[in-house]
Amino acid sequence: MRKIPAKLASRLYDAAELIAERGLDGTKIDDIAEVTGIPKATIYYHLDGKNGVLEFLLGDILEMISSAVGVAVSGPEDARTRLRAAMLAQLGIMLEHPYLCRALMGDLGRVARLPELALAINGAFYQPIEQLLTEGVEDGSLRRVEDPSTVAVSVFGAVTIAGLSVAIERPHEDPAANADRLTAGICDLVLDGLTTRP
Amino acid sequence: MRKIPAKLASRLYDAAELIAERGLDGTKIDDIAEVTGIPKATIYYHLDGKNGVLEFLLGDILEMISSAVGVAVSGPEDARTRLRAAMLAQLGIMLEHPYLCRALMGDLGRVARLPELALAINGAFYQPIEQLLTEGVEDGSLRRVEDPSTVAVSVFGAVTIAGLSVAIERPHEDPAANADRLTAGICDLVLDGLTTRP
Amino acid sequence: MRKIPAKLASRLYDAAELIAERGLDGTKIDDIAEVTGIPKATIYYHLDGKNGVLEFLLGDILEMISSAVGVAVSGPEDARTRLRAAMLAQLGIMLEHPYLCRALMGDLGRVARLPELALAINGAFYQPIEQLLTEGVEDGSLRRVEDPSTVAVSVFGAVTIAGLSVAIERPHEDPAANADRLTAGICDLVLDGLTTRP
Amino acid sequence: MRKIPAKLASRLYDAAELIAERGLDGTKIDDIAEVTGIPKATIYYHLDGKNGVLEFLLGDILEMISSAVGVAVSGPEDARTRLRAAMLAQLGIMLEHPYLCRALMGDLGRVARLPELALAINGAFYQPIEQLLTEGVEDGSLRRVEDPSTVAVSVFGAVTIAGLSVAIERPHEDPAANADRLTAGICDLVLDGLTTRP
DNA sequence: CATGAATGAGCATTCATTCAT
DNA sequence: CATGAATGAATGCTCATTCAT
Repeated sequence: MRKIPAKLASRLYDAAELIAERGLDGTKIDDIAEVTGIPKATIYYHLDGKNGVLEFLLGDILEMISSAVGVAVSGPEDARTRLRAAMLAQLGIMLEHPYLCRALMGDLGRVARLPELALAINGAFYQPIEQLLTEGVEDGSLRRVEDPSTVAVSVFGAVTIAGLSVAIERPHEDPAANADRLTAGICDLVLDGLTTRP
Repeated sequence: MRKIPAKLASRLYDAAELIAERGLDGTKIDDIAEVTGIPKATIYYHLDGKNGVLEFLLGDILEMISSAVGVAVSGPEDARTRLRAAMLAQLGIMLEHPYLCRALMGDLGRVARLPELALAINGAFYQPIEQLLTEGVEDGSLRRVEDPSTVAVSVFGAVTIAGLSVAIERPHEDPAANADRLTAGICDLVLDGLTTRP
Repeated sequence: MRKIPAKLASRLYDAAELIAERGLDGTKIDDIAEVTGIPKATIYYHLDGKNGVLEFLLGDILEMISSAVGVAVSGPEDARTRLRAAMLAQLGIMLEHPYLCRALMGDLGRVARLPELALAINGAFYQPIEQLLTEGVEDGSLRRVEDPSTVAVSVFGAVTIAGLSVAIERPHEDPAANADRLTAGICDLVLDGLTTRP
Repeated sequence: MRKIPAKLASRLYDAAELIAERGLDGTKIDDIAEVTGIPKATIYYHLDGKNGVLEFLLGDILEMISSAVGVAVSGPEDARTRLRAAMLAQLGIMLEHPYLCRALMGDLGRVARLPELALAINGAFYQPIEQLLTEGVEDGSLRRVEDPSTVAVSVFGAVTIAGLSVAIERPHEDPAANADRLTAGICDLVLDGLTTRP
């Protein structure tokens, strides 16, 4: 599997919508060849079969998220501020690539079965949050919780599902604005909780 | 598609682990026939093909969740208390049926393509939460938020992904205990938020 | 295979149209059960499977033709007159039962593979003609031909295909009138030939 | 459905006997693959399934007949002579390809359901005869009949069934000789009629 | 007698993948 | 490098038939 020519790569993105809509198993290589205009055999020449296409597409978006979140996480601000920035980064990328995002989530099962991807997801989504929770306690910007790992998973779930839900329902709406809105809503929940206060 | 005989229905559950592990597309009808002991043709006699099996299984668990959550939601307590009860109920069922639960999530994309199931999921998971948020504001047990629907989705995501994560990683551990632990952790987050308080 | 109850037999005729339209292989027992209103298993109880249905239906019409033609053939008139009567008889029955007739011809291949039916067809259609040709030469009403068996087959073909063609194209038109018309046309050909005469 | 490579086309003919013997429904694609030596998937690559095989084979023979008859019909002789030539041409091709011919007739019902084939049959067999009848009246070589279309169908039936009958009973006998013999017999009937003459 | 329920055996079709050019 | 042509391997589904009631 050599390095993919840029032109081919860009065309490949056209397949994301297909995969998002039908799942990878529901998408034939012929379909991918048709929507991308790349001959079937050429896809095989450059990529490692159908899974290769998925891996390429998802690897790509995971890297994007991972690096955007990475930047947000490693800023100079307090952890609480960086947590918000990380959420915004993740949601921003998700909503910029709604179909990739749906493809990723829609085939969650398969993704879980590809160890490399599973690790990448973990690294891109989950770990930064967990890390920030810890750092927040240290720098005093976030309170200490009883069961940090459950809380981290929950935050991860809150962000991811909220993003996915918008990616499914309004794939074409202004990604940045939606990311802002979602981030605000989620922070409202995650930072302040729902309990009424005096 | 007639009413499924109880014996057959119970056998069908044995297919859930298979589907959870391999995805529906990765599971051959023959495999299902083999693990359940039901002849292939008999499956076809009672259910509408492979999708039918998934629909049956998921319809079943969704109903369980839906009704358990329904009970929790319609209790006499204040909304905040009932929100906790609802989460506990959902997590309880999820962890009692970890494989069904994984099958549900692993084929999320396909599930989204089955309109009936999509509605059922909505009704079972999401709506009760949304409703409680509203009621909580009314009875004063939960605070008013800026963007209730985003918050509702986030809460839903927090609960679901947390549950799923345990269902995947420790499918055989004491479901009730885990549900309790998760509920506590999530409530810690969702009710009180992460911000440090004076 | 016991004697078929009259009610069932009559219902069975409703299947002829189906078989005519789709061929026997294209017709499922379930289809037959549906159009006739007879439960599948009941059909099996009375008849010997799918072939049994065909055999019953075709056996029936062949007997009708055979006996009608038989009567015509054994009249007191000269062979030429009886030849015309035989054709009229065959065409009359064919057009009265256009769907059976099409079923018979449409599955000609299968019919040829069922020895009993092949014999019956021979007896019902072909032999009487051959016999009349011989008798006509004897009683002087028909001329002697070089190759009687080819002529007999041709006459048989002329009558059968002409009848079939009307059965296909106008299954619902007045059978008796059409039989008359066809007989006239065919006799015009078969008795007088196409050559111009002084 | 692309243009079929010559080699493959020629191999495909080996399937005709099979189909003639068992009918199309009684012939498995695997059987066809086996006798022709063409891998199943390759058949599907070039043809449209089982029906495609039949359509290809019959389309082929129909074209042969159609063109042979076409040549005969458009000769310079009088219509009566050309009618005989046309019959000879049709019978010649039929007897040269007895299995294709039987396949055609044995699945008459199915053929009637393939509109393209039905048209081709009409064009190859029936129309030329009808046309010659008209021309014969014009050039004085054939007499005028009361009901020309019935006569045309009958002539068509006489030729076709006579040819079919020989194709079934003696598939391997000298085709040309048989065609001659049949043509003579049929002309004896069709041109001169059976009536005794002074 | 009649039939709803169940199933064994069969098969057309699909599709990812390869490879000669 | 790129690809049209070819195919091996796999599998979902159908349907005639049986049988317990």
